[in-house]
Amino acid sequence: MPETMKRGEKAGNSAGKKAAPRKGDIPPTKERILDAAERLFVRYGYKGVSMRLLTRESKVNLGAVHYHFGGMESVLRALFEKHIVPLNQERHELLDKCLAEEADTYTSVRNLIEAYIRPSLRYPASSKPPKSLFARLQAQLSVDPSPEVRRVIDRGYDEIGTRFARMLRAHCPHLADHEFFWRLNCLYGTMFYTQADTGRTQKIAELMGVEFDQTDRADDITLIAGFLASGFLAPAVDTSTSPAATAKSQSGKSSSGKSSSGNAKGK
Amino acid sequence: MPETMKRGEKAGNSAGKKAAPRKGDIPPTKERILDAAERLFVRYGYKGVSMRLLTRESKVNLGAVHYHFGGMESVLRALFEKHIVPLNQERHELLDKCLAEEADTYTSVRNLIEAYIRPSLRYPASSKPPKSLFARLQAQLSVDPSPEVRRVIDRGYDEIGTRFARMLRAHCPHLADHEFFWRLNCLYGTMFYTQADTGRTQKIAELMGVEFDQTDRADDITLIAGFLASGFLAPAVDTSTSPAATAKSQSGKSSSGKSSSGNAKGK
DNA sequence: AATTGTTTCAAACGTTTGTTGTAATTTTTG
DNA sequence: CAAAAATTACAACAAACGTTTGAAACAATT
Repeated sequence: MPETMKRGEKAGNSAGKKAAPRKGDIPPTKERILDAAERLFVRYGYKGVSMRLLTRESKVNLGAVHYHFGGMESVLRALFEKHIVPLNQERHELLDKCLAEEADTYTSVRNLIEAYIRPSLRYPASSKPPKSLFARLQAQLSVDPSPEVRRVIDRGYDEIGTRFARMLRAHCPHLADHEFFWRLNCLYGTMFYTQADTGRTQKIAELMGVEFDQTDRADDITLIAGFLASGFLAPAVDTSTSPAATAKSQSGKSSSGKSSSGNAKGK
Repeated sequence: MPETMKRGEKAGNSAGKKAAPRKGDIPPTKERILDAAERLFVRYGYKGVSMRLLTRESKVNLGAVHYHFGGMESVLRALFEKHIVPLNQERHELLDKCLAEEADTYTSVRNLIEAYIRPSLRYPASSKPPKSLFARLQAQLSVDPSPEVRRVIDRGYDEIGTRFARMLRAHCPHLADHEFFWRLNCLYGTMFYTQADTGRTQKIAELMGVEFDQTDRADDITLIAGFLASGFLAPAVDTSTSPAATAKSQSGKSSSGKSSSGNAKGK
């Protein structure tokens, strides 16, 4: 099933002459769809939103979605890229800053992690006027198994994710590859789950009779980054591989460490 | 709006005389539905599975689902509880063991965390014969926003989650409530994301030219638990609240300087 | 003013969905 | 073995679904 673009192609702003202006200056139609999609995706899940519900909520005609996009999947992709591009740009800038300044190892790692997770975590979805519903949507998509969603995720995160991982790897020479990537996996989970903002932790806190306010993230991101930094800098648990070795824990061919370099080598 | 049980009620095995035996000894019908549901939910997501797809896959009649359950939501609930009950029982037993044995703080915390996360993480969904598809399903549900799913999650995790949080809290007197629960939130994220088994981390490793095998979890759980334990035992980042205080960090003044801690310094 | 290209609208198409009623079948009970 | 209960099979329904079409409404250019 190769993706058919059908007539959505012509709205793909490929070589369009000029953008579509509106009569008044109040409602641009195409973005009305994306705004409604963002709200509905977060509320009902990507698969839980039908085109009819979407057009009803965004107050556009049923055919408009097919005209401007071409299908539900394209709506998702457009919405995702609309947010992920500036988000990743901010990540890059923050990572650049980390390259500039010098500090002790812990602070460096913490700042590095903070640079990566802050853009997505800055505005919690549970705030009173939900500032970034997209963060929650992203968290849902991050565990979605369907290939179309995975492709969207991959395309949005491969580049920035690799750069971040490389920079972080340089600060973790005490870890074998296997353990480093497991810890990186933990970092991803922490970030996405925090974005998801499910309220589970808050529920647990309530059951324990403790008040726990998650709505103000400004300083809390530092706490999370600190937690993760301590985890990364902790001594290796895995003792079956020498710290400098690149092989995984399973016994095997790697009789001698092939590279003692602290950071990951390119292919 | 109120959940209607309709005729599914009579199959609710409330005070059933005896289970329904089958002619031969090969296929029990009711479980065939649950088995297929498990496979399909994981593959297409909960919302992505229609009754007709479910009945087609499980090779039962279309009406059978309504007869034995009463709707899709009840299928999900039945499937969830079928797995979560023995899983949580194992968690309880492992936590009991932690109460018995004595060790240094780090080892205690790591064992505690390991006891909580191991049951769900033991069998990765990406193994060759997928041992526990349920783990992946659980991860998807953990970020699902719909109220019906949240109710299922809450009911399955409130009790064990509270017990675990209490036990872990006792080992973290150096943390204020606010910071403790943030770190607990990180733990949840790590657990669920690892369960989700999205392959993202593996993808990043590939892009960096490193082989990363996630399929053998037997020892790797200890690595994850070690990571998390180090995070929990790390000194508090938030210095605006005294370690023993229960107030959250909201108080405005930072006059005393949040940089007092030796390793944690603000930007 | 006429023309052109883009956007919006209303209506309809054919499918698929969840659900239900009823008959056929099997299993258990008396 | 017959009656009763439980389960399965089949057909049908209204509602909702994605998609398509053609005409009307619009902005800008000629």
